[in-house]
Amino acid sequence: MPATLPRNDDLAEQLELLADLSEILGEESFRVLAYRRAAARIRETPGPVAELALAGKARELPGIGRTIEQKVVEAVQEGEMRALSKRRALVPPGVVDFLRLPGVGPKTAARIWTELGITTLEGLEAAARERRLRNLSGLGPRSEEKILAALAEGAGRRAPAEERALLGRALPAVQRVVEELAAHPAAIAVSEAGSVRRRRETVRDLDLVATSNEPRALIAAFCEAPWVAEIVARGETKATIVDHQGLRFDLRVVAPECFGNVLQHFTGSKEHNVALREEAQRRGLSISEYGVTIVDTGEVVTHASEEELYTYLGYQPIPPELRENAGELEAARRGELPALVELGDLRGELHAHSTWSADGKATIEELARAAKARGLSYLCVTDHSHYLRDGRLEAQWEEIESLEARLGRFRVLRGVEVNIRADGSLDLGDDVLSELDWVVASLHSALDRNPTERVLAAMDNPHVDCIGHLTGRRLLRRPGADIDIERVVERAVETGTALEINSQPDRLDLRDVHARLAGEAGVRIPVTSDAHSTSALAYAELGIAVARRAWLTREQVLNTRPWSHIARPRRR
DNA sequence: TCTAACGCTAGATAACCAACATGTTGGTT
Repeated sequence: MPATLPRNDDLAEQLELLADLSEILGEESFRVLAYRRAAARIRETPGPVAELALAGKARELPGIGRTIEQKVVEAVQEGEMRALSKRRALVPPGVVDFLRLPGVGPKTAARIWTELGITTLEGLEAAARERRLRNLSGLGPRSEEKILAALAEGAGRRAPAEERALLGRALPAVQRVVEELAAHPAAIAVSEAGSVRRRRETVRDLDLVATSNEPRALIAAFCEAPWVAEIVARGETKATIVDHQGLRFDLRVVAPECFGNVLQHFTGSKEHNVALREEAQRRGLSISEYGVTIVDTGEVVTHASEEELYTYLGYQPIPPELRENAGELEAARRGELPALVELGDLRGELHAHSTWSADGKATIEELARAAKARGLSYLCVTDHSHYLRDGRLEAQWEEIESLEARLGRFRVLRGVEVNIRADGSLDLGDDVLSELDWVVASLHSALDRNPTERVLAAMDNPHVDCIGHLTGRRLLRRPGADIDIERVVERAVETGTALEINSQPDRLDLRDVHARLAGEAGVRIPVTSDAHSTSALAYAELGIAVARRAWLTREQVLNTRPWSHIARPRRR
């Protein structure tokens, strides 16, 4: 058996390839569906599925049964699932790449291979150039052109990198557009929808749903707004535009009586909707974006709001952030949804950088006043440790002390963000750490060198209060350290160490599924901005979104408490 | 292939548009 277990994304890739090959071979579509669902489930599981499978526990995950669990075990023991090896031997390797070309699905890919004998992208390109593809019924000149254009852009060789935007960039843009459309006289109600409404960490298209008695006027206002750079599509009731930032907006205008149905449909997620509809099917109801059909009678019931729709179906209204088919439907059925934490619940900031850090843009006083203006009652200054050597830490404490008198009822706390070195040691000594109110320890470099062990070592230091941005990922740029989240959570509980949700738009680290795991285990979780300027304190909204996606309540988020309930006795 | 129901079997989300070509593909949640 190999020393290292395959990662969840390796397993998911094998299942996805198995699904593609099975589809090309014309196997049962539901088996293909099952492979794809299992792949998605494995990708979203925080702990190592390979380990679960070895223990016979992978089948406890929804969508994974005896057979797929066995395939995972094979992947562990033999490197590859047997079903996959078998099908790979049947289909030339290049044929799978055809699926990523526009206009080519499994049936067409199979026919290109079996009827034209083409098995590589190069061969396909030559055939398209020589106008031989059009000999295949179902393909014509347009298809040849599109395939050539896609090949010229390098499609097929790798899945095209989706153009995604950070939530931190998309959210303010969407909120602005919603506000603008809502103010239009033709608008009755306007709402964000889609993944941005669910507060996914990155988003692609930005969905909007509106009701109006004059759809045309609202569509016109949308398409002719000054911030629109390009109108991609414009119809009677829907339109797609791209703004000057390159963000793509979809607007749908519908009648008020079915606003709830449409909004629910377009908020998704797809997985949530599938599960919702499957369950409804069992009870004789058919759900679509147009309403709920009672199958026996054919009667269609519509809902003006999502609350009415969920209530009609027998659920508590489900907050958009939870709609990922991750247990929310079952909980809502039982009436056991958590009361999710809100931005207004935050009482203090536990991770912020001032001009004492080279990259900080605001003084401690500016940060403190901005935090106070946001309704907070304390701010912990956590500048980087390496800027605070040689007596500068003591100098900073003097500044904090002189400041407190001027700020009135607001506390500024002495903190630091220490670096966890490659060998797991911290870059400040215990003598200094023991003097501080709050110590954040973070990985900043050598993310591939034993990251889990280093984090565990940092947590074992009694002076460390919190681990900063656990994996060190930068969204859309680098994946972050491969941290064993379950071991870290376990140690965090044992040692009482907090794990922050860092709200920087490109971090959001802990990520949602990790934060949920930590929350369930009882870890103390602060939502922090990691601000380097006064305006960046507002990033807390993004961290709260992650916390909500992690099912966290106010009680589970540490800095919803006053400082007196957080502070640990210090040996001063 | 999974799940729920009950030992083998049924059902698997829904509905639209659009393109290219006359059904398949792709895109949307």
